[in-house]
Amino acid sequence: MLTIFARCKVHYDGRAKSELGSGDRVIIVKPDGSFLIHQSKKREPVNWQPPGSRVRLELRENPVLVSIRRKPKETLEVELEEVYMVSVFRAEDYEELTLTGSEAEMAELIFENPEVIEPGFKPLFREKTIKSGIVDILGRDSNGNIVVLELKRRRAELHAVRQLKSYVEILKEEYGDKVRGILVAPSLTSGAKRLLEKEGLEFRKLEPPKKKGKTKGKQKTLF
Amino acid sequence: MLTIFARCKVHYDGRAKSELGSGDRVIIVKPDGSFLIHQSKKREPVNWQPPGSRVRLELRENPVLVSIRRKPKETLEVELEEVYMVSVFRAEDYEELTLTGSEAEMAELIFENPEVIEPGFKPLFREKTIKSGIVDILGRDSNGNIVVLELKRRRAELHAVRQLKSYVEILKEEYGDKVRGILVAPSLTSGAKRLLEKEGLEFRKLEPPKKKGKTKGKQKTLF
DNA sequence: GATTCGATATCGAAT
DNA sequence: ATTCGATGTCGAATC
Repeated sequence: MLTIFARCKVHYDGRAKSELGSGDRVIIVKPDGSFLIHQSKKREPVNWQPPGSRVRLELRENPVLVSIRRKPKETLEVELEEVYMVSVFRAEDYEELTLTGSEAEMAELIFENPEVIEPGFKPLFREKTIKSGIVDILGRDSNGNIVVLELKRRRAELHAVRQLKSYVEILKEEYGDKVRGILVAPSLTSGAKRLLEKEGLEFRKLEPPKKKGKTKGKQKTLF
Repeated sequence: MLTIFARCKVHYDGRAKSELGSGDRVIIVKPDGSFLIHQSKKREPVNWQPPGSRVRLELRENPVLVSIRRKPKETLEVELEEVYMVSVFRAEDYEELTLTGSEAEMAELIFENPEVIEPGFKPLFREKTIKSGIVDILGRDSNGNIVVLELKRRRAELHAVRQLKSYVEILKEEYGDKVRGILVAPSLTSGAKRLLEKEGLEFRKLEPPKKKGKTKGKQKTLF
C-alpha cells in the first residue's frame, strides 16, 4: 500500500465528473488498484477509484497520479503540488472479517425456528426468484396460504414495504388471494407502518441475532 | 489526521458485531472522529467509525485504540500488536468538491427544457411529498394528465420501477386514471423493462448532463 | 431526531 | 457480463 500526504488538486471524469481545488489530503493506493483520497472530514473519500483500476505517475509541470478504470471508463487525476510524505507499506494480512447480526442470520434463525414468525409457519425457499425480483423467504402458513417474508436487519423503511408489496402482487397473479406478506424487522418507520397497513400487509418484530462464536466470512481452514 | 501502520486485531460491537484476526492494516483517525481501518484490498474500510465518534488510547497488555459512538452505541477496539509507523498530518484544506452529472442536474434540465420529456410537458413540483414517499418531479401533460417522473442518473433497475409504480398508485387513488408514470434514465435493465411494461408505465431515455463550469457543492465565497 | 432517498454508491451472489 | 438486493451502508435535505 502506497500512502502519500500531499497538497493536491483532483480531477475526475467517468460516471460523473468532479473537480477539487488545492488542499492537503491523504492519498492511498492499494495493490488491487483501489485508490482513495481523504480530506480531514467524513468517513467517505472525497474522490476514489474502485479495485481493478490501473495507476501511473506522469511527470508534467507537477507530478500527476493518473488512475484509469475501463468499463466504465473513468479517469482520476491527482495533481501533486507539494508532497509532504510518501510511504510504502508491505501489509501482510491473511485474515477476513467475521460478522454477525446480518439479514442472512435472521433468515437462518427463521429456518431453524419458524415459530418466531408464527405457529405452524413452514419456510420453503430462500432468495427465491419470481417474475420480477427475489423474495427473501417464501413459505406456507397453517391455513395453506403462501407467505412472503421480507427481512430487514434494521428499522424498516418505505423501501422495504414497496419490495414486499411488489412480491405479494406478483404472487397473487399466480396464486390468487391466498398470499400473505409479512415484513420482518426490529421496527418500522411511521411511513412504512402507514403503507403496510393500507396494503393489508403484516409485521413481525424480530431482531437480527448476534451469535457468540463468529459467523459469516469464510472461516480460515486449519491447513 | 493520524495515520498508523500496524499489525492489529479489531473488535466491533454495535449495530452488528465483528471480529478481525491479526494482520497488517492502515489506520486513519480524522479530527472529526471518523475512524478507518483499511486492508490491502477493496475501496471500503474493513472496519470504521463515522464522524462524531470519540477515540482514546488504552494501555492494556497491548495498546488499544478505542473509538466510541453514542446513538447508536457502537464500540470499535483496535488492539495494536506491532506498530510500524505513526504519523500526524496537519492537513489544511478549504476546498469542497464540485460535481456534475447528478440526478439533481437531470431535474434542473427537465425544468429548463421540459420538451426533453415530451412536447407540452409542464413540470410543476420537485421532490413533492405525497401520502407515502417523495416524487422526483410532478407535472402535467398536454392532455391534462398528471405525470409522475422518477429520475435515475444511471441504468434504472427494478427498484426504480417499484418506486414509480408506488407513486402512481397513490396518486391514482386521489386523481383517478389520469395519472401517468414515466421512468427517466439513460437505460433500463431487462427486469425493469418487463415490470415497467406490465404496469403500463413509460420510459424516456435521458443522460445526466455534465456541465462545463463546475456545478454542485457549495461554491467558495470570496470572503 | 425521524424519515426519505441519492450515490461516481460498493460488494457479493446468482444467472 | 448483467441483474438484483444488502450494507454496521453514508450523507444530505426535509419535516
